[in-house]
Amino acid sequence: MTRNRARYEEIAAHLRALARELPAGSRLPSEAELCERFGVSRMTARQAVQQLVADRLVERRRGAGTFVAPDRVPRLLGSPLSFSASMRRRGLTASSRLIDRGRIVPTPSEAAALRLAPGVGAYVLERLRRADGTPMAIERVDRPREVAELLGDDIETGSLHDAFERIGHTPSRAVAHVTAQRAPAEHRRLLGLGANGIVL
Amino acid sequence: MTRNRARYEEIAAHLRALARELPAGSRLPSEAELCERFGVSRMTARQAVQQLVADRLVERRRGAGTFVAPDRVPRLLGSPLSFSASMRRRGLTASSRLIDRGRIVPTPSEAAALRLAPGVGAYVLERLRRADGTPMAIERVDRPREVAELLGDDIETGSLHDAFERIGHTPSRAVAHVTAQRAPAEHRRLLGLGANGIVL
DNA sequence: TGGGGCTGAATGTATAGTCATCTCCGCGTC
DNA sequence: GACGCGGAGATGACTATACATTCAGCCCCA
Repeated sequence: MTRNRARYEEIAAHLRALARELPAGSRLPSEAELCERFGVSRMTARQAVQQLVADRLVERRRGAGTFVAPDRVPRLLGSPLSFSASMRRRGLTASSRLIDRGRIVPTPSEAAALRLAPGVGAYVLERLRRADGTPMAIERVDRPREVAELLGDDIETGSLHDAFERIGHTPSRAVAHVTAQRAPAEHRRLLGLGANGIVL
Repeated sequence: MTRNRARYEEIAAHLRALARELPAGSRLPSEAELCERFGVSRMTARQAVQQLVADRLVERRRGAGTFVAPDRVPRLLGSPLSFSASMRRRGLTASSRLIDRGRIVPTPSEAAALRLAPGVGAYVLERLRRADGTPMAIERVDRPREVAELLGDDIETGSLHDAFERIGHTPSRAVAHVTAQRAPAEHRRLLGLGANGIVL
C-alpha cells in the first residue's frame, strides 16, 4: 500500500519545501544524506532531485553539491524571458531577425510607461524570434540607456536575457500581457516593479 | 572515450528528431526497443525518454506507450500561456484576483489591433496572477466575443488557457512583448496569425 | 453477436551496486 | 605566505534486475 504517493515524490516535496524557504545558493542535502534519511537507494533519491532540476528550482554542480537556484522569478515564469535558452533545451536552433532598431521620441503615454521625462528619446530594439526557422515571437525592447550598450552587440542571434545579465540587469518580475495594451503605471504599482524591472 | 556525449544524450537526440518529424500522437519506440537498438540497459533508455517528457515534447501512457505530444506550440513557448498548469507543476498554488472586467469601446488603433470595426465594443478581462500569494503577472485579455462566454465562469482562480480550450480556441502563436507596446498589424502579418490567434 | 476475462506489452517504482569525473579544502612543502 | 598535491565527498553515467500497475487486444464462451 504505497497509497497515492511514491517515495521519490515524498522526497521531492520535502526538497521543494526546503528550496522555497532557504535563500538562493544554499546547499541542499546530498544524495547520500537523502538515502540515509529516507532509507532509499541512491537512484530513488536522485529521481527526486532531478524532478526539481527539471523545474529549475535547483541546480546541481558535479563534485560540489545541490543548491537552490538563483533568480527564481524569471525561471518561474518560464521561457519567454530567455527565449534562446528555452529553445536550446528543446534541441531547436533559436535565431532572430532584426526588424527595427533606432531611436524614437515616445508619445507622452509611452514616456509615462517607461518612466521617462517627456520629450526624451528612447532606444528601440525589435526582433523576430524563430525556432528552426518557424517564427515564434516578436520581441520589442524599449529602454532608455541600457539598449544603447547592446546596439552593436551580436544581437542577430543572441539572447536578450543573457545580454541584460551581462550589463547587470536581471529581469525581475514580468507582466504577461494578453493582447497588446500599454501597461499603465497602476500595474507596476500592483506588482511592485522597481526602476530596473523589465516589463514583458 | 565516451567523447562529449553520453549514451542517453545520443538516444534523446534521436528521439527528438523522431518527435519532430512525426505527427502528433504517433507512437515512439518503446523502452525495450531502444534498449535493443542502442545496446543499453533499460534505465539508460528511460533517462533519454524522460528528458523529452520534461520538455513536453512527448507523453507517456503507462501500459500503452510513448507518444508525440499534441499542441506543441503553446507548450513550446512555455508557461505564461498556461499559468495555472505551470505553477501546479512547481508545487505552488496559483490564484488570481479580478482587477477589472467589462466592456470598452476601443480606440481606433486598438480596434485595428483586434481586427474590429471601429466603434464596436470589446470585452476586457484583467487579472492579477499570484503564486502562493506573491504577485507574478498581470493578464489582460481583450476579445470580441469569446470573453463573453467566460464572464461568469470560475475565473477568479481558474486557468484562462483551459477556458479557451473548452470553448474551442487553442492559443496558437504568441507575441512576446518586452515593454508594453501595441502590436501593430504588421506584426501579426509577420507571424501569420489567424483570427483566433491569441496575442501574448 | 456481445461480453468478459486472460494475457502480453508497456511504463512506473525501486534496489544495489560500479566506475568516472569534478570540486573543494586542508596539509605539507618550499 | 604562496603554491601544489591529494584525498574526501559529491554528482554523472550506466548496468542488471525485480515487481507493480495499467492498457489494449484477442479469444472464448454464452
